[in-house]
Amino acid sequence: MGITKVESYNDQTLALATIFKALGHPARIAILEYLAKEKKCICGDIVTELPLSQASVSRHLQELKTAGLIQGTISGTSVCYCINEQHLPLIDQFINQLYSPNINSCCP
Amino acid sequence: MGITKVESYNDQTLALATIFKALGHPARIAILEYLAKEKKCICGDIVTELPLSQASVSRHLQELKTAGLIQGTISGTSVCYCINEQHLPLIDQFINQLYSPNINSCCP
DNA sequence: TCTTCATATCGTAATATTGCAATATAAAGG
DNA sequence: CCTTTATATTGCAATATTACGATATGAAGA
Repeated sequence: MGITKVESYNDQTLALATIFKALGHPARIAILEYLAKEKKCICGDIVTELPLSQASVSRHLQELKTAGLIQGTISGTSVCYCINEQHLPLIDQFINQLYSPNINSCCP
Repeated sequence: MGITKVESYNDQTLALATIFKALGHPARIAILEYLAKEKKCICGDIVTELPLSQASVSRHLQELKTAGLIQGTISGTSVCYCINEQHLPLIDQFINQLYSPNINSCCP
């Protein structure tokens, strides 16, 4: 259906899924990699870095912002974007919990 | 369109997006949380843990498997699932690269 | 062999996502 | 006020995802 039974999951699970969903597109990964690489706020030239139209890039930026992964600040005619680190520990914590010591008792 | 310009991105970016996309649904997060909580291979009772039909759970398990996040082994009548840690370092590395020391020079 | 149990796959309907062109908005400079 | 520049939003069309019922498969036991 493309519809998800959101009410059946707890808040933490939903929050993680929302963040990962926002990360689940190469254009958005590329945007974050670019922001990380530059190690500063990027005002403007994100569109030229990507093989997408300005409209599409704007949509991806909006999704990243909605997911809380980046923040944008208006700066004159342009907008400055940078990574929002706030939710990164949640991801770290989730991934680290997937490393289990006594796994593989039956899966080769 | 729902179609992605896959050929425009490098392999690492695409690999990350694929993994994150598989993580971008609460049912699949819940499955992984359950596998992690039990700290062992789960043979069978995953369906009863989730508010979804057996058919839907099977599909989600398949997606996690395709993304390389879990592995399944046939064990008599049932199938044993466990977490596949292989790609977790890639995620860790990506997330950690998002922490930047000298950010926020213009974003408050 | 027939039945049962566990899981996978298929078919379908509802909804979501992606991308672009066109358009809107909003600030800055003439 | 008009134009330019930068970004956002809207309105499609194409495609993808999600969910479920129905059905298939495949192993184990009666």
